[in-house]
Amino acid sequence: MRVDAPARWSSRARQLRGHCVTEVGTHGKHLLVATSCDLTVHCHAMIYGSWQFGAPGMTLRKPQRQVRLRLRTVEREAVFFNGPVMELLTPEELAAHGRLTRLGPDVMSDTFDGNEAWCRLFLDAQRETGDAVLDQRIVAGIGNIYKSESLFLTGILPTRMVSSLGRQQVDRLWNMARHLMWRDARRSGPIVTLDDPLRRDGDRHWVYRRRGRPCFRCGTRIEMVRQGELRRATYFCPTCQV
DNA sequence: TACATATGATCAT
DNA sequence: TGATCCTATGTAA
Repeated sequence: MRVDAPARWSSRARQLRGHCVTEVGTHGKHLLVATSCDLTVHCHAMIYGSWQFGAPGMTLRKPQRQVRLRLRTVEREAVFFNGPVMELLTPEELAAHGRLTRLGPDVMSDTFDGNEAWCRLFLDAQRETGDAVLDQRIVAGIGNIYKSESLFLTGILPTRMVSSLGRQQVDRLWNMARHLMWRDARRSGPIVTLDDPLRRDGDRHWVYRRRGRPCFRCGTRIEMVRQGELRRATYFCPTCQV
């Protein structure tokens, strides 16, 4: 494996040279690439980061100065652009990592633990559901788009208190998020949550960023509310969601 | 051309 | 609560 990385953290990056990727895994929005030299590459794309995959030496779709990491083998190349989190961790650092260790169960994992998610959710039941769904310490992986879309498709009003939810309802919510995310993971490009966007005049979402426009199911105008400390926008249909 | 907003999260105040 | 990281996109002017 060949590694190209900025000179400012070349000390550890140099250790990777000539080693192999042994395992690639994710936990929520975090990507972890384990290598044969015991250093693990940890990436988080936040809003700006993106990946490009292809043959070695492929034409990059962004300027060289935006490259954060470049992993290359004889057959394939993976390039990470602009992600603000890009670090090389020792096993000790990985085990004690502040963000990673606090994450809830990964909603996309085959071994997703609904019991643990339920317990974490009800640690603070006096909280709006839309806010809680985005908390990565409860369940890891759900972002702002999937939050609004999953709540709409399960008919849950985002302003409802967590305490008013039942176990089956919560399980349906996680399952819906998982379904949307896995379906979308098989395609490239922007996030799409509508079944057939071509039939909706190019719309990609049921409610996300559709404030003031008619609900596809009942025609009621979509509304928006800001939730949580970060005032993140949640979109919903006041008729279809109760 | 300028501006607002954003698939996220941390840090300073 | 707001600034910040930083780029892309959509809309207004």
